[in-house]
Amino acid sequence: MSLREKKTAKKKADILRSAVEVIAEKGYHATTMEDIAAKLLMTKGSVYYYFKDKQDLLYQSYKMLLEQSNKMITEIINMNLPIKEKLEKVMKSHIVFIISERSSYGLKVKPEHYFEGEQLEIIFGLQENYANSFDQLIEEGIQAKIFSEVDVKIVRNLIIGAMNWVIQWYSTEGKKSAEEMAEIISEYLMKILIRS
Amino acid sequence: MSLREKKTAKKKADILRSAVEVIAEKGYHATTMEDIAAKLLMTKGSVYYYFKDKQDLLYQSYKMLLEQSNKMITEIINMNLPIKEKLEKVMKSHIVFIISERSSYGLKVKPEHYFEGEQLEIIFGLQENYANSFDQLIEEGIQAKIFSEVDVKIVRNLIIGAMNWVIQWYSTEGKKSAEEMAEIISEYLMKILIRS
Amino acid sequence: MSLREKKTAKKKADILRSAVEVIAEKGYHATTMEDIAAKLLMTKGSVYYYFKDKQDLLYQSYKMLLEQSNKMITEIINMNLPIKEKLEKVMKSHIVFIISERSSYGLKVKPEHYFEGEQLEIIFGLQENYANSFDQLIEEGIQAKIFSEVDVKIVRNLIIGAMNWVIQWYSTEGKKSAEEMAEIISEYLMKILIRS
Amino acid sequence: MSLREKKTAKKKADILRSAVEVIAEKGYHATTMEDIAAKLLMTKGSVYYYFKDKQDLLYQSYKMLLEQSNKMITEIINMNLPIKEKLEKVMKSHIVFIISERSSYGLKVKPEHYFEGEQLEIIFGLQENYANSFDQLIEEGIQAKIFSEVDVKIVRNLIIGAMNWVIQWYSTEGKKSAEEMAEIISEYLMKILIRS
DNA sequence: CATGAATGAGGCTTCATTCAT
DNA sequence: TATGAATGAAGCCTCATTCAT
Repeated sequence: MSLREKKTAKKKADILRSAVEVIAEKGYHATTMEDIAAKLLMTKGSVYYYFKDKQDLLYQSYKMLLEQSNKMITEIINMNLPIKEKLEKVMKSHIVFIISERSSYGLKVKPEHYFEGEQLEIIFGLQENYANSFDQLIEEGIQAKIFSEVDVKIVRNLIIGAMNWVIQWYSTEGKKSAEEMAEIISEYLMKILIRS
Repeated sequence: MSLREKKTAKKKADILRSAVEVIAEKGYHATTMEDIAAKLLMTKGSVYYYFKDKQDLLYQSYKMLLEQSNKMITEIINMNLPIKEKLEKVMKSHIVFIISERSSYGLKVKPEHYFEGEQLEIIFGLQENYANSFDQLIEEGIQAKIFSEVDVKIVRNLIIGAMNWVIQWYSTEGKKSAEEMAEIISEYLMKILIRS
Repeated sequence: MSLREKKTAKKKADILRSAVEVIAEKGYHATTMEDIAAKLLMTKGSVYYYFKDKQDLLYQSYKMLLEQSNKMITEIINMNLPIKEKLEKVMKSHIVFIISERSSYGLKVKPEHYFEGEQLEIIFGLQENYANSFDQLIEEGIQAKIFSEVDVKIVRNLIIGAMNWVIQWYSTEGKKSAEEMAEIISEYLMKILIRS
Repeated sequence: MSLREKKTAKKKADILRSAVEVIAEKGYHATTMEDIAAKLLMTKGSVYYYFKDKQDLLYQSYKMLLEQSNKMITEIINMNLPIKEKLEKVMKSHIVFIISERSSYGLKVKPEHYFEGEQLEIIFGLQENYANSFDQLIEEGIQAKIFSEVDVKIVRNLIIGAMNWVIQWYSTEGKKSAEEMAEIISEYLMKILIRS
């Protein structure tokens, strides 16, 4: 990658990060290209040099978020840890990620409304991959007789829902840090799974 | 209330219900007045006969949802039932309500972004009331030594989050009815609270 | 005229008066049918029983004002008074009329923009009649060697302009009554005409 | 000021001038953004690039007119001329200005209906400044025993009213040029003041 | 590359007008 | 007669997008 390419890539990443933040805060439709550009002291026009259109920006932001989540969960799955600790680690990472990025917006949205064709397939694929990884961990725990025999998909959805909701109520001004909160939450959620 | 007044009230309620559905489906900003009106075979203009503006429509829809939720939870609280059953009943009602209204959108939104002044206070008040009622049930269970000694607010938020998320994944075309699903979910979520 | 017809006529007159007031205050386009009706505790719908449309209301109001002005000036012309006193009387009446009706709006407007065809001709006719009457008085004064030999049309326009403008600055809360103010103004304006 | 800034300033001025003309012709409410833009072969959208909204356009047009008037009257006041000639010059300039700009609409309007807050204060300030300058000239003439001892404010209002009214009746297609007409009018109006 | 400017489609809102009751 | 409701045209305004410089 040449210097120029690197610069371009960096700029693209900057814009994506800015977009993620603003869209997460205000929602896709309420966010204007102006908003995204202004945050980077750019003009609207410049953003169009790097991204085809607003929809493209949304797609790439969302994709980036999902890829990061998938990367994270894959790494943890491949660690050499007891299943319970693995799942806890995933939950904690998920929560900290949501809080730090102040988003998960991608996850709150019905992708069918925003994407179509190939884009939609890719997004679905990434979401499915994450869900499957999650399910895999739950199933592993069940087989190890550490988790009780729950309906995997339902429980996965409950846990993800509870976690994604955190952004609605967690305040960075409160007493607990994101890590502490993630610790507490994952412990509570684990109760749904642990055999009693 | 005269016949005419009743008709007007009904129409208003119809519009609110339509608005709730569409906004829940597409989000506030992506929803047009046209969408809301078309669903009722009305014209945009007519909607303005009943509601001041789009914002007013959002406010009244949201308020209606919250009031219904509060009514529901209050009724259950006043029933003569064991605490565990009360909380389960609340959860089941919450889930069935969300699925049937195809919304909870109100609940997924940061009210500060959409309301201000007196409206915001009223909305906050209603939300707080619901949260407090929920907390009250949890605390009662803790005192009765039936629930374990959790952080009430955090657990409440987790449970509500998990439930509100249902709309993201539950499909009315699946095998389970809303009631069955609510039954299963409340059982799982109860595990967070029950002493082991 | 039957009782019913009388009632109708009265109602029409009421509406016209209301319309005159509101339109004078806010201007034709800024005035809504609602405004006019509300002032009489009526509904918009009712107004349409008496007047074809908004334009008709404007036309008839304007016509009424002009007819009243013409009636007034004709009456004064036919009085047995010295010419100077006649013209003063006309000016005072004009001013008091404007202040009391809080209008003259008709007069501030270019009729070509609001009327066409027969309506426009009638309005022009009434305006012309008023102007001619005014001119007639001025000419009479000139012939009597009491007024100096001015360009009649120009002076008439200046005087009418100065008078119509009164509504812009006269405050009913000030010290002087409409009549006192009319007295003072007509004295000043007379100076344009009086031989020195 | 860079070239680009100059261009922008020019465009803004163009739009203001266009707005002044159309609003003077049809009135604020009857004027559409389309009208204003079309006159300059622009699209509505472009106008919004330069002005926040229609109200802003009105405010800035009106302000510009008043500022020009104030500049004019101040310059004349500072000239070294007999008081009578000064006042005549002011009147003639006022009239020519009104005719050439085809407006004075600003001056025919009650600012309270269109502006509020700071805008209203600024407009009132500019109007007051003009009125005060006018009064100052009249008072100077009175003290010099050249004008008779009139009520300054009333006479000022009469003169301004008579002048602003000119736009209602002066036709550019008539025999007299704007300058000639201004000459004649100022002579007539001066009679209100001159001692006899 | 970046930006100021321009555009046009689309959404919100108002309001004159109509009409069934 | 009177009115509550409904309608649709028209006007304001925003904003994604394009383009010349």
